Amino acid sequence: MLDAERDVQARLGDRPLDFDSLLAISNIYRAAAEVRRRAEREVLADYGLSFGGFTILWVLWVWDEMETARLAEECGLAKGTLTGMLTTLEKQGLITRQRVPSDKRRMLVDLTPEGTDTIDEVFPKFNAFESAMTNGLSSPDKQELARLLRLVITNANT
Amino acid sequence: MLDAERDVQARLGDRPLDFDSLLAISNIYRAAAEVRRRAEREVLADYGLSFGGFTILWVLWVWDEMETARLAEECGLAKGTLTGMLTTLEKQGLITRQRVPSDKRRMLVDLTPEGTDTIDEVFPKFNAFESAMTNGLSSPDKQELARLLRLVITNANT
DNA sequence: CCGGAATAGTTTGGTACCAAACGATTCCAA
DNA sequence: TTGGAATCGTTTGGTACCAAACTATTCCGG
Repeated sequence: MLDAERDVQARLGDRPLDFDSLLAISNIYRAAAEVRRRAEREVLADYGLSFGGFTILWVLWVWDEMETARLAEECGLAKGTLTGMLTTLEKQGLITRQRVPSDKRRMLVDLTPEGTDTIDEVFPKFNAFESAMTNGLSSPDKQELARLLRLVITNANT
Repeated sequence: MLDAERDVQARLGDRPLDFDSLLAISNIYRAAAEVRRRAEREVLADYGLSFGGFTILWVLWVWDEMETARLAEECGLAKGTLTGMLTTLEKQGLITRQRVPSDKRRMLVDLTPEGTDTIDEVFPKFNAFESAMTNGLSSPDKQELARLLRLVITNANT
């Protein structure tokens, strides 16, 4: 990796280079993409779920029915994106949408029984997959990884 | 976060739950998405570049001309995806493609002078953005973050 | 009340991204 | 030397994803 650093620094002349930050950030992206691809192929494909679709089901499973706006926030998705994905999940019979009677702008999303069955079955497999992806990391390692990432997330949100 | 853990564990009954791995992996994904979105909005949009497009330019800048297959590997993209993105970058006048004369299956990709100028200008801004995203992390923190992520990447690739 | 501002979700237009199928080229073994 | 296997990039078909514009509803100040 130091080869690359030398090459990059050479291109930059005497402009500064923060290589530690570069490696930290680029590895976040790389890790996310690889993990996502593998999860979709090895765990989620059998259930016709995308990574995002799984996340939606999982959030609903943990927190019960939820309004679209909050669901988008919890899943880290733009609200327009969520609309499309909810339509997909609805077609699959995994979730329902219903207007809030007292405020017809709002929409309440909930799992159907089929949705609950699905996440019931998928989640343990997904969690085992997560364990496999963190093989070689001790429990404190994982906690430290999560902590450092939360700092990055905070920075990205301010 | 412990609320969620209790709720999830309740849903699982006495099935095992690896919450450390769950938090580590889910934060990778969340951090990647937030960082990507912000980079595209605040740094790359001015140059008409996507996150992936920037990565391609950067890899070519550091390693010079490269064949498509290796470029896809370096960028962590499927080769079909790369074809489309190279077409975009080619239209923007930032890269060129030429067949390898000795093996007409292969394609050599390189930066144009405009591409070089662009990445020359964008990279320092991007690196400053990376620094900002790792604000609050010490240098050893960043190195530790990169190390832990590399372990995850290795797991995802085996 | 009533009309403009705020808010919730959807639509629109566009790129990015993947896996799998496909052509073109090269390699190799009989 | 020749025909099948391997390899490279592209095409295809489909979802995910974003930002911005739009629609419907609610809220609020006069």
